[in-house]
Amino acid sequence: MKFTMSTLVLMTASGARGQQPYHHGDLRNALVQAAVGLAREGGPAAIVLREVARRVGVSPTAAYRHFNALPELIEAVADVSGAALARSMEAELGSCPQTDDPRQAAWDRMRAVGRGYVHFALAEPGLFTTTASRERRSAGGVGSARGGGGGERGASGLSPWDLLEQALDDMLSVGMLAAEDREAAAIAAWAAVHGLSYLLLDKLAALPSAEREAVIDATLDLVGRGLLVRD
Amino acid sequence: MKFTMSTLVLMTASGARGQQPYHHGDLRNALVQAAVGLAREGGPAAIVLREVARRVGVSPTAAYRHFNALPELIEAVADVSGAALARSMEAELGSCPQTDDPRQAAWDRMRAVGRGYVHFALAEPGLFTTTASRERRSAGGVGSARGGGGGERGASGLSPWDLLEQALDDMLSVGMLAAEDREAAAIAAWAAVHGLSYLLLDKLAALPSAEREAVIDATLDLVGRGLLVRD
DNA sequence: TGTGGCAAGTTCACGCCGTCAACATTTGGA
DNA sequence: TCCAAATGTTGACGGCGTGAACTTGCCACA
Repeated sequence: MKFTMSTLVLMTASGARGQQPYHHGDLRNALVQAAVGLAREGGPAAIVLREVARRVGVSPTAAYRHFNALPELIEAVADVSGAALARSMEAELGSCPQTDDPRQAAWDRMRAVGRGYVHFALAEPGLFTTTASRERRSAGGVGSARGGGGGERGASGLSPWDLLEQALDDMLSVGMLAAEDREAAAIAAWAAVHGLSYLLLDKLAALPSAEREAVIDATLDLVGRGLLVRD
Repeated sequence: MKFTMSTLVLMTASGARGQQPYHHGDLRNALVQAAVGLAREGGPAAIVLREVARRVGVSPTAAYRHFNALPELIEAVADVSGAALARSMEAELGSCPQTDDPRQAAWDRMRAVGRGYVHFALAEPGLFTTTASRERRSAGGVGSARGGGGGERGASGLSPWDLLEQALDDMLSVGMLAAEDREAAAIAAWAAVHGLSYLLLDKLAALPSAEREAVIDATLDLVGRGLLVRD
């Protein structure tokens, strides 16, 4: 799974540009795009307002017509990144092996969600850490987490968290997951993929990519096994 | 589990102070202490060199006699924080319920390690995020992760990662964990507690602490169940 | 017992950052 | 047509990390 720049541009860039001076026409999106570029290279800390303005060819303070302050711009980048994460999960869901066994299908989808999450983290660490750092900035507990920020939805209109819950619902409906475990399972599954992403990005960064896939599969298996209804 | 400032001071502060001018006597530790204070309040990003110097009562550039640059000071704070994390895990291990059943004991110790990790993250989010961000800065794969940075060991001389591996060894030796799952189990367990910590800190920050404990226990149970040897 | 060198402080300066206030330019609607 | 709002610019401020050059005090050695 690779995320080309065009993939990201698709969702925000629009509107034809005229000449150059004064009225840009679509400055807000241009700023977000430039900021996304910086975030890809160095995570949220690399989003430097003056550099963003420089890349767009505009004065630094022009950004203040569209964002109250830098964190707001970073937030916008986090939304874009969250949406890209959701699309990564959706993509992996789309390439799920076909099967007639509904239990196997539910299991496959669960793993696909996890793989999409981890793969995005590995493919776009800068964007991943930007979305991941998003929650720490804004308040709002489970509720806001459920719905997603608003801009972080994938093509299906679902946030990463929604996609996870949907996969759990699948498992629930085919009797693989105990109803009383649903809540804890959502948290455990999210924690596992999120933590695994950080582990692979940080402590296991040197791992060859073949081994990496094995680690991902093994971890998803182990954790998934814990979620299954007790026999 | 609470971590008082004195707990943290214990390990770095030392050496009596003379008068004030020019030769401080123990400036390096004083700087680290002040930086720890800032990190506690606002995480690694809150460690501002000039403010650290201000708090110690020294000129900003004095720090450069002891650290090549700011990241090196942050690294030192991360070491202190990692050691505090290890001590939190050790403390929880120490208050493990006594039992004659070795399997139950291994299980309890495994859960204690996880609780110590998560509880530290909740009690000291600033220090936790400082250690957690540590690995992303320095290179070095699994090897360095195994050993720990050097300064991030607890009272027992073990790093957080060491403590986790030790708990897994306990489970292995009483036949609760399949030998071929050891590697994956370590990763899965770490990922789970790390991810859970972030979830509780970020998305579930609003959760009442009573519910929080329930979530922690439920998650550790679910994940732990997945590690167990198949019957 | 000097004394000289070196470690550990200081001051000053530079360029970068985010942000504010005041000003300039475009544009769209009465 | 014209004016008000929206959008961009300039200039300035304080704060940041850091480098260079200077100063102070301690200790090892003659």
